[in-house]
Amino acid sequence: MRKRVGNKEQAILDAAVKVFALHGYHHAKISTIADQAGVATGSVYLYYKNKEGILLTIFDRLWAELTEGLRVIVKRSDIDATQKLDLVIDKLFELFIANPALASVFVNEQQHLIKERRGNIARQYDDFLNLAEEIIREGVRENKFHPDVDIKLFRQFITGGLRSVLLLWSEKSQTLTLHRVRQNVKYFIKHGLL
Amino acid sequence: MRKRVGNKEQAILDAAVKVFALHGYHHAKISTIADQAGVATGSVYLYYKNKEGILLTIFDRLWAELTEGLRVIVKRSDIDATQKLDLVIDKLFELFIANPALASVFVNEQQHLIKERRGNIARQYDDFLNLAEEIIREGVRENKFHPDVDIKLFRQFITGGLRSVLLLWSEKSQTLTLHRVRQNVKYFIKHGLL
DNA sequence: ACTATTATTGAATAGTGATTCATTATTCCC
DNA sequence: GGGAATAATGAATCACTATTCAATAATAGT
Repeated sequence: MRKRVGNKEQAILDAAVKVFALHGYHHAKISTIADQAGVATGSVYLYYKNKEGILLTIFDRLWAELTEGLRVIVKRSDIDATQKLDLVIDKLFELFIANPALASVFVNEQQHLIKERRGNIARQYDDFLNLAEEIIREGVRENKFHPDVDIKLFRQFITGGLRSVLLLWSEKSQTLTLHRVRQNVKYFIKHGLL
Repeated sequence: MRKRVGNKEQAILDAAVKVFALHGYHHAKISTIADQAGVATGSVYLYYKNKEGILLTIFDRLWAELTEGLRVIVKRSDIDATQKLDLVIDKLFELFIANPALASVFVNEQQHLIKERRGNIARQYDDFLNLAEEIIREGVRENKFHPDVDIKLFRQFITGGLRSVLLLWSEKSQTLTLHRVRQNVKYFIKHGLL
């Protein structure tokens, strides 16, 4: 017998995030990912079905973590919808502090996965959006948020804006502190430009 | 001699927008685009250098139109920054009314073009953002907009949110009138959620 | 009607890189 | 130390499709 030494599965996943972020999914080569992970090209296929499988795993774990975090926040009864919204944003930003490359992959590479409903990405994405919707609905019910907003549109607008801002940050994290970004985003969402 | 009959260049461009929107740039085949345009595969190369050339042309024209429209709006002295912001949003939405597929391509396919600074997409994009920035700056100067916002962040947040909302609309234009989307977006940007 | 010129075609080619698999290496157990 | 048993390798294969180009078609001028 021979024991598997080190965590190659995780090493490959980490390498893939970096390489996908740098070159984009379609231009990323399996051989580059393997190099970066310190394994042979063929070894990648011992741990993942294929290239798309790697991307699916990245998003599976990401959404699982985000959705779980959001679920906990939504359940809380000690804070109101406004504070919940703040916490969601904190959660999102925290996840990307340690790993800016993940933000880039998150923003750029999931469109076609969702459109083609690969894996259960689409379901997890729906879950997340529905949970986010609950918070907004709660805020409207308690007269904390403006009642005329179209919830689905607002939800879409916020997530799109957040993704875009995260991307900017992931590319220029030297000059832009995440703290500053987060403060601004919270303000925009609540008060708008006026 | 032989005359070129019809506008094949435009036909190919229109076909490409549809096919890119449907399958995404990387999964779109030249042969499919040619079929859709009613020409032979090889003919595509009489009008465009290569596949990327088609995408570059799509974005060149799109950004040229958007930037030109924005330039005119920024120059106007008969309206204030708030009204200018409304007009920009109108402009953006109008452009996609006739062509929802274009919205999908616009949202999904330009990240790598900008990152790699292909063609002059990146320059035109910068121009557009800078013009948008001018409007916000003007609003702040005239005390119409809140003075503490980070202009670059806000600009990024708005454009990301807009893109995301446009994408939703382009996919569900049956159930979601553009008018409704536009009204909501204008409201969000100015007043936020509270 | 013929010829020159340019437009168009689409099957053949070529480049790329994902995936496979025969071979080799490592570890465990006796 | 030897032999299972499994892990890992990486060069060869395969699949896909962008691009090319020799052949053909269409038009204009004479």
